[in-house]
Amino acid sequence: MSKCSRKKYIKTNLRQMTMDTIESRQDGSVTDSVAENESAHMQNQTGQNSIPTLTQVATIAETDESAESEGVIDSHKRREILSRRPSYRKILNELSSDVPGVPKIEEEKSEEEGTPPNIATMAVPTSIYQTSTGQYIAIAQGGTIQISNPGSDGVQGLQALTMTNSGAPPPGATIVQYAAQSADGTQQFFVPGSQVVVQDEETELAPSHMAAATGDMPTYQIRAPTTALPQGVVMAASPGSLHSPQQLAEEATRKRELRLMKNREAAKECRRRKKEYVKCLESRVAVLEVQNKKLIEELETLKDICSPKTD
DNA sequence: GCACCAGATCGTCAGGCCAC
DNA sequence: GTGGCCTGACGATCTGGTGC
Repeated sequence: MSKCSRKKYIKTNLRQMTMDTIESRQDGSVTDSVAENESAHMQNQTGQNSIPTLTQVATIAETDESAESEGVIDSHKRREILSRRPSYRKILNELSSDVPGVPKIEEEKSEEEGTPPNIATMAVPTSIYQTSTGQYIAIAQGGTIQISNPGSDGVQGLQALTMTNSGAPPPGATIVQYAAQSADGTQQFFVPGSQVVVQDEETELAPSHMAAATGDMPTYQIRAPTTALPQGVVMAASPGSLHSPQQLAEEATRKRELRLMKNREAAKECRRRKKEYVKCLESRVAVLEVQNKKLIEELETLKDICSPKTD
């Protein structure tokens, strides 16, 4: 292990120990009566989750120290112990369900959640384009596309469809899913980059350009406005149409990109939750310390009152 | 200004957990 | 059993502080 990585390894463990120490303080290291109630409660909460005890953490720390001297790390054992920690969201939410004042970590909400499907998203469109048929297209935040018919008074003329660029398509390709079925043939609308999206006939689909499998949907091509040649293909192909090794490789790459992207987001979210969790524990420690101090003072006062003065 | 360091942040991998 | 999610670990990179 390099100097830098070893340093970070130790640092990481120190942080882990700090966190676990805070938990352990809440678990049972405080000794006054109220704190004992607290600790009993916390043991109920955390004990069943098999969070490593202070002893375990100390053992880990000792292991780390010896490993530092010998260059041998029992990482598997350490990982085994630490990996039993449940998610921060779960821990904090379990805490908050029984302890008032402990904030909950919110479940992930989609951006569209809780907003009226048409009106709210229309209020702050990111981009507005006009189609060749005179319809207006608003690309709202979150990728929702809304189509407004000319002459319609706003909301009533809107159709919603979803733009799925998030699926890590091959470079250069843009995927558009148009959920609404158009009554007649070709529809066009403009997209950024001075291109035109043209509704394609099913038989014209070039399989080598397939980038996504999204079921039975109308397919579209992006074309430069001045030419009839496809510049890049926007499509929604039916599943199971990937055959050649190249397509399989592309599909595998796409899946990998998607997985990495999801994991990237998950890691971000996890770190955010961890911060929130640590913050919550720190504030809780502060509250308990104040509480403890007050109780000690109260105890001293009562002692003074009850004990006979020996003058 | 430059080099160095420490801390923070990020992306990725690996492995556990859990719902299905 | 499997796929998806969560999270620790690791390496890379960024950033701010400090000494020269």
